[in-house]
Amino acid sequence: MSLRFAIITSLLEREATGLELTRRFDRSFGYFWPASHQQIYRELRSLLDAGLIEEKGDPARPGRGQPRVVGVTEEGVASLRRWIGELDEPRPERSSLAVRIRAAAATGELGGVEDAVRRHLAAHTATLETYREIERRDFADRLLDAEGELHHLVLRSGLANEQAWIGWCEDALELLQRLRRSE
Amino acid sequence: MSLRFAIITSLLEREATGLELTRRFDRSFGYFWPASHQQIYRELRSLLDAGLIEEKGDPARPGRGQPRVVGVTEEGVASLRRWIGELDEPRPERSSLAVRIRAAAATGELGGVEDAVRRHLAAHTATLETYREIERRDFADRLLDAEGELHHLVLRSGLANEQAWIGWCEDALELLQRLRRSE
DNA sequence: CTTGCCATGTAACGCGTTACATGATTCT
DNA sequence: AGAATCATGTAACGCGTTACATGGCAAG
Repeated sequence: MSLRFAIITSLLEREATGLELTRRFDRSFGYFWPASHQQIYRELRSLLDAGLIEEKGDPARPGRGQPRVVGVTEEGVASLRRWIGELDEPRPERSSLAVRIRAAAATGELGGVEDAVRRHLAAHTATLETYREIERRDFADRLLDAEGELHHLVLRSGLANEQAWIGWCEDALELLQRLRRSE
Repeated sequence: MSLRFAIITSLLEREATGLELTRRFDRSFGYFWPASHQQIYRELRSLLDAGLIEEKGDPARPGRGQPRVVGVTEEGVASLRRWIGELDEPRPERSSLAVRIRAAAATGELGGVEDAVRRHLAAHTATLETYREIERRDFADRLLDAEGELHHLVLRSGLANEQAWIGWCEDALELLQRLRRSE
């Protein structure tokens, strides 16, 4: 359900075409809920059918290849407000690295895993740097309004997560190297 | 793909029936790659068809309701060894709490979010406690072999993750309360 | 006029989730 | 005999991913 409401929220911040939305889900919004253009168009269709969003601008621009701007309806805003307070459980964690490490432990095939860990470490390091740049640019110690504070809070979630992964990857590399040397 | 190899790994550690596997994916193995019995039976069928696992024990026990023990074939072990060294990217993070907070920021509807954060905080706290118990029980400072060290490493991944979430949830609650009071 | 980009879509598949179905065995 | 538990499955749906299709428009 979250994609649905992520799209409504993004459209509430500013109405957009499918492609503009796709770009938002490739950067800012995508940092905590990524989505491809295929997912977005599929969901826009469903949101239109449900009457939670509507087409804005010239309706005499039908068909393929033409940009279609959509915005949130009153009912869309109402459904978003209702959803905000709903309770759910954290999504279960899944780590392919952890599976690889258990597999390596079971087979004794330790060699290949190090590269996999290094790849993840590099990816997390790059993401962390991206987040830090955003923090410097948008949240560097000046006074923020409530909305700014909340956006900063969301960014800090990403920062904390990447830092945790980086720390663990370094830990993992250290152990793997130690085990490799003492074979 | 990871579920496939998680199952092979688990069966390599010890052969099992579908239900026994299901229980493993509800505890130990499930802490880093959860799976339901429906997923497991579906995947077992596919692994049997691919010849990566095979039925052990009395083959004159067909049909429904009867336990069927399976084990890994040589080809299964070979495919696992191949997979271990493959490179992939970290799975993209998705946080429904982050979506809710952005939605709250966009609508001004701050009230409901606090409960959602508290629920996640409680869940992460409970999971962390589970992991700590396992650490005390299985990894309390005695000498471990390579396999034990690797299992401990995987557990520490879960520990780090839960701790990161807990820290962020507390941070979030503090901010939400501050914003609520200064309205 | 063709190449490239903007823009909107379709189709098929993989994997996770929810709900339900079927049969064997054991306990009361 | 009925209930509980062990055990194996089916069916349908939701959402993410991959691959491909269609069309408009601008630059060279």
